[in-house]
Amino acid sequence: MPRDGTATRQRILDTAERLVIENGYAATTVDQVIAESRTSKGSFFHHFDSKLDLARSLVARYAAADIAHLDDAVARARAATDDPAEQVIAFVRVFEDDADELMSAQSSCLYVSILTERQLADAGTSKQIVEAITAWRTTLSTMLRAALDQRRPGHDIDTDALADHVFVTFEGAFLLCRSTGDNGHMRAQLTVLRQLLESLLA
Amino acid sequence: MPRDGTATRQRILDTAERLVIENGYAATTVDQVIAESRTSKGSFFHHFDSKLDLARSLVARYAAADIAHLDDAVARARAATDDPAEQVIAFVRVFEDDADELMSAQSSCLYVSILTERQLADAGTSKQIVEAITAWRTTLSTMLRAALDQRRPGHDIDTDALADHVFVTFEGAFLLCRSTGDNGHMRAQLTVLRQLLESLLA
DNA sequence: TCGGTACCAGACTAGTTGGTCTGGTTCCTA
DNA sequence: TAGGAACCAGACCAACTAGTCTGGTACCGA
Repeated sequence: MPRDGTATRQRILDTAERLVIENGYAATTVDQVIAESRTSKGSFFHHFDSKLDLARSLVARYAAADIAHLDDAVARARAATDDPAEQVIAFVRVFEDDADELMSAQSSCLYVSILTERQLADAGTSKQIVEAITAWRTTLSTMLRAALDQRRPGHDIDTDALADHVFVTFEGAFLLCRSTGDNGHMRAQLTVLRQLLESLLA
Repeated sequence: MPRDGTATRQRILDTAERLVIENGYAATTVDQVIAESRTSKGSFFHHFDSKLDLARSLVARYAAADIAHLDDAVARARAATDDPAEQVIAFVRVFEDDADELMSAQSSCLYVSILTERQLADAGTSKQIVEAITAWRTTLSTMLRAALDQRRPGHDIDTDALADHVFVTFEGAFLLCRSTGDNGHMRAQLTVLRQLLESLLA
């Protein structure tokens, strides 16, 4: 029997993330996480002080991956073209192309589950979510401002809000997929978002 | 002591709706609903067979109000102008103008809470949510098709997906408001949505 | 006036939940 | 090779949860 603490911890986090996204945080029991990650109560509470501590670790890991995903997409968009407006479109295309495999990997976003349970939002977990949202806003707002200044000088658009709209589209699309179980909505929504941005930056 | 069953039932529903939107379904206990609606266990289980039955009643009422809200906005948009494209913009403006009071009445959407808890989504509650989403899609898709055929003949836009994008913007904006507690995001997102549609239907 | 029905109150219960505790195993270091 | 630290197993517990049951009150038709 090997003793590898970090492996067990990761297994717990993976299982918990899946269950929380699937059923929500309150509906996910510690016993369930233990059973499905093939470990024990002693092990669980060795790695996490409480269920709330698990939630915080979960969000921290998820938000870090989310920001990494963002940075990667921005890098790819910048590598594709030097034109600011085309970079914006390329950015959306990165996610549009990956939409199907994204949805097969996770049927929804952890943020949704965490934010709907106020007990968590008040308990320090929301801070990291806000940081991730801010990262998206800051990065995209800059890109959008450059693109709009070039294509639509003198526009009256709030680039922060437009940047948020990308994030909003993701979260809303996750919900839409969830309602019918049809994951195809994610790609369709990203396509629509791109077409809207194309008409704005034409 | 007056005996008015329907009044008590409504009070329970009002309280439960507030609590579920605020804390989520699983995190909302029957005892809590009873306490805050100033009634008793006997009364609660007289009006509702189970907690799940409450959830179903809650969604039914909410979805009906949602569709009524939609129909009202469409009627107002049609009264404002005969031009299809201008109707679309007027429709969004109805919600844009009412955004602040909408957010003060409810800090989030019941759909989000219900959809994140899979136990409910599988238990017949999602059917009514899907019906409401379909109503939005059908109504708006028709409006959008007329507008696009006029302003952008030969376009390649999926009007169903574009119609869904309006719904998606609402749900995503609710989430965004929730993350920071800043309800101003709702109006900002609706403004951005309108500006994007204006550029598309210019 | 009487009996049935809708409505309501609150004690009670069986099952579940997060969390604790004791004991044991592996590994690292001195 | 001894002993401490990290890791893990699972019995156990106190608190809580949805739902039941018994008893009682207002109303309505006969």
